[in-house]
Amino acid sequence: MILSRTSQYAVQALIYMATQPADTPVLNKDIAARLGVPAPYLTKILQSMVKGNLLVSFRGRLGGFCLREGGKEISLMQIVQLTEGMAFTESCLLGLKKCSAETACPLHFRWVPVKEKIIDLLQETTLDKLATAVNTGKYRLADIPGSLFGSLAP
Amino acid sequence: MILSRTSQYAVQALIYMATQPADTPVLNKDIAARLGVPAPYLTKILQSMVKGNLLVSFRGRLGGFCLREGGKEISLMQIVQLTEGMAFTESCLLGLKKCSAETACPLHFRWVPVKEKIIDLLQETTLDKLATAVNTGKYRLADIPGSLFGSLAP
DNA sequence: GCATATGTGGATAATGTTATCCTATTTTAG
DNA sequence: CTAAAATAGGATAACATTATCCACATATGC
Repeated sequence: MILSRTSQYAVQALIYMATQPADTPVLNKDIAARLGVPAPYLTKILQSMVKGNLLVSFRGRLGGFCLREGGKEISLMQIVQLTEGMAFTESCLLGLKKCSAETACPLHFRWVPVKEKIIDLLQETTLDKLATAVNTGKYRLADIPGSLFGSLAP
Repeated sequence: MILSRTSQYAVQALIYMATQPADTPVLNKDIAARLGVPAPYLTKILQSMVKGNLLVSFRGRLGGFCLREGGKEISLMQIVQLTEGMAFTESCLLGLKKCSAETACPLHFRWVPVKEKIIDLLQETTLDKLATAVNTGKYRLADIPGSLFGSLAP
């Protein structure tokens, strides 16, 4: 599994938020319902996104979560770094703590270029691009049918 | 984390075995010591490799584990399939159960070519190639110093 | 045969991830 | 001012992965 469940939920949630009007806060429970994700757990994840400055939150009635200013330019890498830490970009396939060009595991030089591809993907893919894709109605964010967005516009 | 700890141990162990003489069984405890891996846990992993026909085992004194006939041609993919199941090759970055060209997540068409690279790497990398690399002494299989092999030849 | 060294298999413990719950605190509507 | 609706934060539970332990079967060397 490339991304932990936590990371998957985080990415799904932020893509969903990017498909919504930017000025009105989105509710945790609405996101959870749309994605079919446990709401209390999602709460924790969104809170960590607030701490990581990817989201802003508003309490009380009419509260909720919004992408931070310019949040559509957030890359998947920024999200994953909050949920998985630095571990991701510097990880060794075999799990060695020290694995670099000098002290390399036997897979190192085969793995590095592939890892680069993954990193490139995460860095160049922004919420903006993904939200646009979702808004075409051709893609779905969750396994539940309700998460196909094309048919939800009034 | 791409591979689970179980998978990492399995791959490390089989690479180590491929660096050893093929005719004499290798001991679980020796592998564990060389790799700095918990021996009782490694036992379970090696047993699953036997069930998956990648290894053969011998009980009693002078017992141990050997690569199966022609085992040097085992690919990393074969190992990982035993430890992680089919999940690996058909996984969606966002964790959707259904994610194919027809019902795709918004990352699907960006992710597929990258996933291909990973799969290619795992399929074309054999124990043979890795053992040869390790035997040059330039690579290490574990974080402990003793796992650098170049200096161990008599 | 006996002692020793090994893998086998089942049960159990420790740890980390995922999920839930409960009590604040904040904000708005009326 | 009060009730309702939302996030915040801490404690706890459920689950999966990782790790350990023990009784057993098997093979070797003496």
